[in-house]
Amino acid sequence: MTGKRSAILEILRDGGHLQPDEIYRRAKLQYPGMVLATVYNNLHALCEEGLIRHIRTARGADYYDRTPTAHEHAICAVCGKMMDLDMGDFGAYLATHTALPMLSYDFIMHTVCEDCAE
Amino acid sequence: MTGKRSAILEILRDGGHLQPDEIYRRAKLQYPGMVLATVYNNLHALCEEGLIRHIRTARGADYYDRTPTAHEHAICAVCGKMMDLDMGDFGAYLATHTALPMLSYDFIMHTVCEDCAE
DNA sequence: AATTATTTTAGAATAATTCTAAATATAAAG
DNA sequence: CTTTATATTTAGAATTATTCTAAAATAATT
Repeated sequence: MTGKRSAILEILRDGGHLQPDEIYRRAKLQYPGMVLATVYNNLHALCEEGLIRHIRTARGADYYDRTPTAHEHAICAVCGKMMDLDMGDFGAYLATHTALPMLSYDFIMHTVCEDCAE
Repeated sequence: MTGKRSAILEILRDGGHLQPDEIYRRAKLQYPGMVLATVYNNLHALCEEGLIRHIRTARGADYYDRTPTAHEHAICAVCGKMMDLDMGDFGAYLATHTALPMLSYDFIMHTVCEDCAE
């Protein structure tokens, strides 16, 4: 865990759900020599260590999530902000409704966030 | 609805869940002059008309789905094949577990398909 | 301190998709 | 039918997001 890697992890823990370019922008404030490839390298490494999670959505760049355990997401169709959802015991519901083995799942609800709802 | 557009629609109806390059490959058998941009143009047009649906997954190129109405998907982590899932009254479950307005949702379960399970 | 392994950098490369402008085809109006 | 307007198709360049490569820098180990 190098200084840059933990800085990237901290940025994500602070931001919740961020895209690589935003993480890069923030990381450069601390490390002006930071490069986008380093952000990607470390996001990959952190995913492999199970500390963060990688999410692809219906549009634009990927998101990274500070919370690696299974949960659901909502994304604002207006501003692109991603939020966590708590959908109860979703895993249990799923288990009773599928026959195929479930390795993992991605659930993303498209919504309009409170800020954009005005 | 031009000849090329309906050919692309037919290819997708035949294939179920296909990626643009595979649609392109099949379309060229009928229309040797077919070009990838035309495939994309028509997939976009067909989406706007509500005849098909666009799905992005955790890896690789996008999929297009012959069925535009809300339903769930499974994708094989080995071969990439996409399948429809019937998860019961999923919409009703969702409605009781979220507060934010639901415009639409994407549910993709990662699995190993029967062919790859051996 | 020397060796080994890992990380970082710069920049090129890749993959998927979109854009642009000209050419073509289709549909609508006279 | 012919002209005019509209939409589609093409070829290729451009864009976006991401990954790869090889060298340089940094960190860890002996």
